[in-house]
Amino acid sequence: MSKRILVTSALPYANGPIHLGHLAGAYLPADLYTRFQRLKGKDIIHICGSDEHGVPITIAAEKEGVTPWEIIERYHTGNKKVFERFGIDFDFYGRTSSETHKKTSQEIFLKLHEQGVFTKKVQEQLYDEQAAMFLPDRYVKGTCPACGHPEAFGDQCEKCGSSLSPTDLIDPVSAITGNKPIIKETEHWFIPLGDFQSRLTEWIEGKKDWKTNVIGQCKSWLDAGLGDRAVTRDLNWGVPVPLSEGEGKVLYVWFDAPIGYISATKEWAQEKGEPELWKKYWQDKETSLIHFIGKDNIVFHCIMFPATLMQHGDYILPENVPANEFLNLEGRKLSTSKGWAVWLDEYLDEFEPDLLRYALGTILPESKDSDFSWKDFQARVNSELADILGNFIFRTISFTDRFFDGTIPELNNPSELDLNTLNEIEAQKKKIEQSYQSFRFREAIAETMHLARIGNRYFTETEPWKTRKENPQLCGNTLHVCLQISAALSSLFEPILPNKMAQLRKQLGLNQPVQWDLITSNLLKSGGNILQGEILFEKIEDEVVDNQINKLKERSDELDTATKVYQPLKKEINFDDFAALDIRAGKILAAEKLKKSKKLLKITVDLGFETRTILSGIAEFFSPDDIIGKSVCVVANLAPKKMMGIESNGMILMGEDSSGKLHFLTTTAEPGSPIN
RNA sequence: GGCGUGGUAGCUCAGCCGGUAAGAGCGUCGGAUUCAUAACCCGGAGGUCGAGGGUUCAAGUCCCUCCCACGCUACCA
Repeated sequence: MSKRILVTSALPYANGPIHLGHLAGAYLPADLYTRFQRLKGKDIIHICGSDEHGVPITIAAEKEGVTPWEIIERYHTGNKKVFERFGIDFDFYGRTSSETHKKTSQEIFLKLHEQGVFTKKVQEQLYDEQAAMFLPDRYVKGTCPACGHPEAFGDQCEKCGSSLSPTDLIDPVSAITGNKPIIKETEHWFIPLGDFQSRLTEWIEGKKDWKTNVIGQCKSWLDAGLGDRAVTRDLNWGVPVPLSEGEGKVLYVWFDAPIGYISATKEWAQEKGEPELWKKYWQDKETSLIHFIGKDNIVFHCIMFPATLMQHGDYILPENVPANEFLNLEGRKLSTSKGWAVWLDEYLDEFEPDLLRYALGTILPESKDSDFSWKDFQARVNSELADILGNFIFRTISFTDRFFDGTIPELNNPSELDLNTLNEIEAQKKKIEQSYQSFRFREAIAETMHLARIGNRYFTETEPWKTRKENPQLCGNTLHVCLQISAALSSLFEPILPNKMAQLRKQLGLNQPVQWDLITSNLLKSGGNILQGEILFEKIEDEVVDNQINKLKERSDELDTATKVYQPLKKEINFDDFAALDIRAGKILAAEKLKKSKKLLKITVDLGFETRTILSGIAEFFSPDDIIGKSVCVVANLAPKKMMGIESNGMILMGEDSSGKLHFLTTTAEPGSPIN
């Protein structure tokens, strides 16, 4: 193990608040790991911050009619605060809008530029003359060529999900001025990731202890072959390209965001009064760099950022990237736009942080997607925190208080069971430790809870309520052992339940959590005093979680009806425009699934006067057998288009319902009949 | 369609390189108990380890095919 550890967790994007999915993906595991290693006495820092550049933030700002600054200011301060409330213990929470970040990113860009790694390429891009700016894909609106939705964005149509490029749009307009954009050439810097292919492959193949899902994803990218990746954009929101010919351009957000980890570390060092200290964490081979992220970030942290660091030369590479999968909510995918999410600030307004730290910790999506449900949350709190842990502590402390005047009894002439049970403390400690060190946090939590189970079993087996009268010394031994277990738990549970364990230590007369290596079966001195027990974990009533579930459903329903907008009518056309369409009745003679496509069916249609081949994106809804023989309506004078190597001659008309399902327009007219 | 990851008791999941591992927690049923937040403790039931083939003396554990979920990727005239 290295001398010191640098932990980073994914920089949350500053255009929205934090929800449970974020926590489960990166921040909670990162915090558990950091708190554990800190107890171990490791030199470790946990760095994070807000990612404040990129197009979505400028879009959010426009939507609200405010400046991007207002957006990032709101979410940066909000998110920073909510992390604090939840007990995510960052050493520094920075932001990519800082001056330090600007300098750091520019330095790194320049260094690579001087090394001559970047290639420059000219591209054609849409340009808004009135606004005098190039339009990012998201800033171009127009009619979706696939479904006809008039408000499609240049990168994607939100109606049908098509991914588009801005030049695909019919009648594109600038989202800023509403003008029709022109096509203009622009020049950008690219990092030729292909040149890093072998180095990256070799590096990743050496990572035997990485999670299979992470390795798999990386290999998938590497096997596919890496291409050039733009590191600059035409935009006015971001880190300016520090070159004279780069005027009006900024660094691509995915180039500068990971550098945010470095800049935040620099700011941390400055704040500590040791401005050079950051180098120890970023440039010393004795440091282990660990990135905590969600699976959507793997390519950036395992391919792009390492390539940048490799090329730069002064930096260490990540030792591990324990990316998590996704968290579902009540059996459905999280969706902020559909209102299907639990926001952290709302949670904290009603519940204590430790309950969620535990409940979420036991279901972290470490190896596959997992599901958070309020019923499960309730069960974890009630039957594990309250019944197992809380009850063990409470029965121990209250028994001591009632029958031993709150004095810790001595251990006299211990039985084999007493000694074996005491030994379990260090045995469990070792297991827990190994789990943490291999990033198996669920296991770590379960093993920690297991010690409380051991305590309960021992308590019941030794029956102190009987020995109290028959043999007080045996009774004292039992309580001594149980109190020692409680004391050990107050440190072993520290990474997971920091607030509750501080409360417990107070009851036991302990101040600080004990350093991990000093956790023994002898943390309490016989003769010492404990305070009267107070209940650590209250149970959660059915009604309380039912309310949460209802709240979730109501919000989702509301948003559902609120967003159920009928497509606005397209602009009026005259009769000639309509007459230009030649729609004909046709009969489907044959249909087959296109081998390499998920959506396309290759359909042969009889139009009476001729037989045509038409490709149609309906394979997800209809199987070929279902549609043969159907009499459909066909746009017959549509220009041919080649897709997947096959030419399509026309379009089969479909109705699309609100769920996105497709329905045929059928006709009883014979093939070839005009439809007017 | 290609690539990646996963599909193990009602639920959430462990099971590394094939050989006493078919397991844990929750839930359920039964028993015991009263120090304790109707908690704790003990025991039972429950799985042809996604489906079908194959390799092997021996397969959740290796190979092939297929099905399902999630992610990345191409594709909706």
